[in-house]
Amino acid sequence: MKGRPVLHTDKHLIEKAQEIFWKKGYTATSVGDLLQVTGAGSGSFYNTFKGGKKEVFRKAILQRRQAFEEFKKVLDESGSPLDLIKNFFRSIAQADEETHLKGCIIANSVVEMAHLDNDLEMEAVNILKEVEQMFTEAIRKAQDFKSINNPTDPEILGRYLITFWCGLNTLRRMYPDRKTLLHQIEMQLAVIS
Amino acid sequence: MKGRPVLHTDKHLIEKAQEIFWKKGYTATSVGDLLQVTGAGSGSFYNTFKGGKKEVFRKAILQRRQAFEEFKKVLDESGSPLDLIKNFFRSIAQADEETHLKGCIIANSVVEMAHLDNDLEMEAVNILKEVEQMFTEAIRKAQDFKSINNPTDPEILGRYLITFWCGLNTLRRMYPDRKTLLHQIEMQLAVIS
DNA sequence: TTATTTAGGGAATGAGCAATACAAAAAACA
DNA sequence: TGTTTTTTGTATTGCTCATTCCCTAAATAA
Repeated sequence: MKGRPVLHTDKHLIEKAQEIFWKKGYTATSVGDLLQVTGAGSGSFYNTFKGGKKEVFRKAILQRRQAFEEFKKVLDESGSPLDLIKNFFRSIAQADEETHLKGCIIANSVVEMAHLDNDLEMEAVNILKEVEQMFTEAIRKAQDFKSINNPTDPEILGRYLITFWCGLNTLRRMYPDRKTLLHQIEMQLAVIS
Repeated sequence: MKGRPVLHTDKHLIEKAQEIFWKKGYTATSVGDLLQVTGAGSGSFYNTFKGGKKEVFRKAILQRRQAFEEFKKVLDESGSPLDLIKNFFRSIAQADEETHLKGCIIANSVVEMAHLDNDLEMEAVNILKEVEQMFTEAIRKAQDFKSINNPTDPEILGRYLITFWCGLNTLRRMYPDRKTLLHQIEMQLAVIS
């Protein structure tokens, strides 16, 4: 193949972009920030992403969706997916303060994009709905295997869990404290057992 | 008193500012937006608010805090404050789509300010903690009067409610739909009865 | 009436922004 | 070696932003 070889790959750019978008959000992240953190010049940047900042953001959250898909695969092969989900929630309590402040990039995006960009909001909302569906399936399975006693419709409980996830996204900023969070997580998980 | 009389009062400016901050968030709202919506020129604006955009935002969310304080007063005079709180949650389901998209300006601010402005984040977090405390007190009262059976520590249940409030802030954007929301709200409220 | 004081409106400023233009660099090909 | 193709880095564009400056308007006090 002819031409100067690519120095900054899409994947590398998106990964670095994701980090800073996660930390600062969409609006507060400037293209200058992206160039600085990736080391690319604006030539390479716009050559790689014709859609500019918005395209990178979309790809950054789609990469996060990919990470979720892989978690889901592990779940599908597990005998008790709900236990993995519960442990995932518990693991949130162990994060450091910086991570608590960052929160969930998807949940953050739903809030930020509400009146900024309808397309990107839908993108984020759909990812949350996929996560919700994963919760719902895991709960249905647990009910079938009688490993939980709560007889409530799994759709309601799945929606309960995604609501908790989004609420936790703010709670961990209010109380970036291991003990408080773990206590609260256990209480909320106890509802579906 | 000497001098030209005030045309644009603080209160009027803050009220109008609150509306647009609520809709668009801090970063996405420009001072130009504020001038346009208030009808004031930049001269009056900076004459009234030496601290510029940031000062207006602080005052806008403090005005929201005031509205909350008044709700709390009604609660304090009520025999069953928890019922009022529950009905407040239920009333959220009745809002129109535009209102769902706006969500709670305080919860939104906690997310936006996390890596943007520490002072303003603390301001918002503190308001959420006050709301949480109101929840806690109402639950304690309900337990004392034996109007609910759940024996869990009221602090945990108060924190459960504020977590739900923040989660609902995103859920209503995912499902800006009366039936879905009401269903979910009832399920979550049933936990503390 | 005139001086004084305060607010208002809008132009001007300077910084930062997203995006483009363009020429040099680095590879493949003939 | 010289041509073609693609990426890269930088300079530049045109725009928007928050804020300041300054002159005018509108009131009171002397």
